[in-house]
Amino acid sequence: MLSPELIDSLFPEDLPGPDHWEERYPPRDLPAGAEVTRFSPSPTGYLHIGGVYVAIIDADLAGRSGGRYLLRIEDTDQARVTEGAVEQFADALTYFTISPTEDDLSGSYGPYVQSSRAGIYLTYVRELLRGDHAYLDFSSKAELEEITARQRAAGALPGYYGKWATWRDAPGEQVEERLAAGDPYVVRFRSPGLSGGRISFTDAIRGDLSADDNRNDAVILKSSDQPLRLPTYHFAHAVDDHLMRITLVVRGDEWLSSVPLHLQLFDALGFDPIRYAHVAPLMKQDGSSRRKLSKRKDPEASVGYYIEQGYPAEAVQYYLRGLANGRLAELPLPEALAAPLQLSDFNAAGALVDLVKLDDISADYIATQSGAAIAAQVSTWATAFDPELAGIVEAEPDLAQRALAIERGDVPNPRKDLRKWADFRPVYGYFFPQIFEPVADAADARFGGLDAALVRQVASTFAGRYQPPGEDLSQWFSQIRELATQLGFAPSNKAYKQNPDAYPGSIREASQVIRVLLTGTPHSPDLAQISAALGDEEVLRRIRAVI
RNA sequence: GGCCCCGUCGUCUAGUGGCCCAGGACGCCGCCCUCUCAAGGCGGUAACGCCGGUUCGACUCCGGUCGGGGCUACCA
Repeated sequence: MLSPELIDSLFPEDLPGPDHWEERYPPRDLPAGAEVTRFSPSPTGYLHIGGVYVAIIDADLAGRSGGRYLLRIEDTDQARVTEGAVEQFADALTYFTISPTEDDLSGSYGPYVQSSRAGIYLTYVRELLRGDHAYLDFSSKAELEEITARQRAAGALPGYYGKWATWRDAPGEQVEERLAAGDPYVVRFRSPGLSGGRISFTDAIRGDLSADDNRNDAVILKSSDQPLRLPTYHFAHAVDDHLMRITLVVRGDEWLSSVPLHLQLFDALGFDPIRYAHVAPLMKQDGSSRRKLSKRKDPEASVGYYIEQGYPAEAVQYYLRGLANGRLAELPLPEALAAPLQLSDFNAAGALVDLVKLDDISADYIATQSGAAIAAQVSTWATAFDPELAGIVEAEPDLAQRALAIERGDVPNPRKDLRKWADFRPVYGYFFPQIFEPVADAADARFGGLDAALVRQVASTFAGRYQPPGEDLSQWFSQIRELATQLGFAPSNKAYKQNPDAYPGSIREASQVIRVLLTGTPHSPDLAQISAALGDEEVLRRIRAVI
């Protein structure tokens, strides 16, 4: 064991003791049953959608119990920190309305960024050293690799433990010698779990679990050759979650196997253990197997994808909450968003994210909104992600409103043609002459293989005696019906089906020609309403393009 | 290799010994509605990983096995 003087010489002289921090961060004064949760992402890039998933859970559990939900940035791996990541986190959390209820500005348990808490960790590292719960390790990377190789050769389990842990019981003189030489070192936890026993603990989602006790002497403080002396995740977790007075740690189940280590750490530090809820990660189908959604391979793994595509936050929230608690997926959206998440209702298995399902949910949700509300949201979205469209819509706000008002609002079956704001351009863009590209080729595939000469004939006949939409829009369509009959189309779909060889198509095909000419797409709302919105001049310009 | 977690239709799931030859939702397929696109309505497709055991009876309990995932980093 190292002398107290030597241990103290390793730390700043004015480093406070644990009592100082205990007083600085007192137990919280909250009602009984209030949960204090934290969302703690690493700023290594765009936020993962799984992060939003966990944050939703954190926010819900804390909010409903009258507790606090805080955001803690885990940047102990300085090499991987990405510029601007923290700002993106904030934007993403704002978008999904899960901003923390406690942060550097509003909370008194900060700082909430780990790299700013270096001194706090040092206090507890020194404390562990003083109690002989930790020791200095001067092993080089090569030496570590060599140990692993020898373990493999001997058929021993890998790790830094027991007799393999070279520095665990190294004599004090040896340590002093290396220190004097200025050699870099890490601080390792002296694991008490060498006896090879089992350990039991309870997880709020999975119930009672057991595992082999930890016996690895995990690194708790990274190398002294780093400019900023920071702890590893394990140690920071114990210190921060204790000092921030967290009551429930919600995290991915990849941490499950670290629980024995964490429990030892809490014990050695003299902290009361904290409850855990390990949630299954969001998965992705990959060939015949499934794997965790990967930020590198899967665009939909990043929250940026949902924001750039313009999925309404409510739809994503609803989808994610349904994944967390299956019964919420059966509820209508407003009820589901208002219902509490229940830890006991979580499924222990990892769910596959299903973008098709999200699309369906989102389309349903958007369909409940008025044209004006949609226009406003499209506008906001476009300002950020499609500036050209934003400019066009801004120049003609009435047109956008009129386009989105068709078959929406107070109708029994509102249109469901928008799944996300990015759909506006392909689905409604044709309303704007700046975006619309007239269809000039009569043989265009969009006409469904109809004879080119016939396409031109439909167009010229229609243009030749065009009747503008009047008071009664339902009258407008009769000109297509007449034209269709005159040009030999079947009067109804039924008649066409009964005798397909007798006609070039039914009235349906005839209207499709007009539709494609008017909109450039095979799917659109009622043609009479579109014509009314477009104006006669524009209608005729588009029809004549193909003649 | 060792340890841990998980396993019902393609997907999300309901199901805690008889209500289940397994229910719902999304998808897919078909039909209907319709003067045109969507939408909508109706119907269909499709699963308890496998093998044993316990029991009058197992999706439900037990054991094994297979499969998937995770950890085994000075990454989180």
